[in-house]
Amino acid sequence: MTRAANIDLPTRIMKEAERVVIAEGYEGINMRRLASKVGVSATAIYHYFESKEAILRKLRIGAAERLNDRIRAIDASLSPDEFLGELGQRYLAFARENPNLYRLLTEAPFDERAEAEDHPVLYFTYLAARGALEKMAAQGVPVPNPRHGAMMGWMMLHGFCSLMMSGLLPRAEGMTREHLEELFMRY
Amino acid sequence: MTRAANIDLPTRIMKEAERVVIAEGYEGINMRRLASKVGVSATAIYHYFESKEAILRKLRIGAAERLNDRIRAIDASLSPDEFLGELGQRYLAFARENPNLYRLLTEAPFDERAEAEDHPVLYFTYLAARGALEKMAAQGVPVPNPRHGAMMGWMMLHGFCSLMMSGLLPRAEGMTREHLEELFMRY
DNA sequence: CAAATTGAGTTAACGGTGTTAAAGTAACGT
DNA sequence: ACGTTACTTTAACACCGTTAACTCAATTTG
Repeated sequence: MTRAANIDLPTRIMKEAERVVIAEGYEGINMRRLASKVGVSATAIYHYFESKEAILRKLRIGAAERLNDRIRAIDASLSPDEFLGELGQRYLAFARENPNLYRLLTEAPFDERAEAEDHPVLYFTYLAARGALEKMAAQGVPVPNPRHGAMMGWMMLHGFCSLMMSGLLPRAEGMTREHLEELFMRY
Repeated sequence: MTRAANIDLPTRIMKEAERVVIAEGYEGINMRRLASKVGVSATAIYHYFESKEAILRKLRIGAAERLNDRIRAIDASLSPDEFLGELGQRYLAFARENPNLYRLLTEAPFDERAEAEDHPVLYFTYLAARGALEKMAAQGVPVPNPRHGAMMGWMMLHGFCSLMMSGLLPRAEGMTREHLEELFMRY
């Protein structure tokens, strides 16, 4: 065999892995299945990726980038107040639209290496919120503590997403709107 | 073999399983290891438990009971305001002291059966918070919406715990106090 | 009291997992 | 033409959850 132009095997592997994660969650990826789907034997993958973890890690970074891009795309001319509203809405929208990517981002097994690489990526939301709150404080709006406010906002957002994802939040529909209002009107 | 007094094998299995979960997390439990630790062959476990999932399920229910007991033990004569403070503090304390039990409660793999059994158990915190907020509303304190308030409180608590557990919350020390104040002073 | 039944445990095995070692093969530079 | 190199394969290891078939002691039953 070894036709010729398998030049993009790693890309095809990542594409397929992403497809599976999005469709079934990160638990669904499996070296042999991944390989056969891509038309190659399982061990071939190890020429391009150190391990299954490495693939998940790369996928996770990609997912985080996707979320961060959405946040970065928020209109810069918005008031900090409006910015925070947009931020929350986009964060929730991402989690709702890509639950399995969000789960990958927050639940998937970590190794030590992952921590160092991934922290800043998910941390981005926090930093954006904190920036907006600091801007508000500078404008004279009474914000008790931008750092804590941003952390709490993030905690709420993530708490909501996480509980929703685990199915621990039976009927939280209709919450989103009011919750968002109350959430950010206080900071 | 079949000595004689292996009468409490299921108890010994659960005890060991709990020990492992507390020490290493639910990922650490494994039928063969569990069995050998208890001095029995792996298949013997299946005489008492349907599956590994069933063991985790039972463990999860026990952990939830433990958390709920702590919450139930809150002094009933406290004002709703103080009650909420205690509630938050106990919830966080439980998660901090037993991170692996908290993870078992919120992360561990669910099957359909688990959902029906476990929902109400973790839901308890929410219900307690909601009760307190309703009492406050009845006393004339302006509480916008007890249901949403309680949900947000729970979301924040869980968001904090979950982010902390995933290691996504690098330095949140010192947060707890102020966070708690701000968290409940607003409801 | 002997025979049948039951309960609690065993060993062997199946099908699946991530991963490694050794081998093979096609393409390329010399 | 040849050896090097990049890529891919087959075989295998060490696990995993789970099932089937069996053993053996204790208990019930006629």
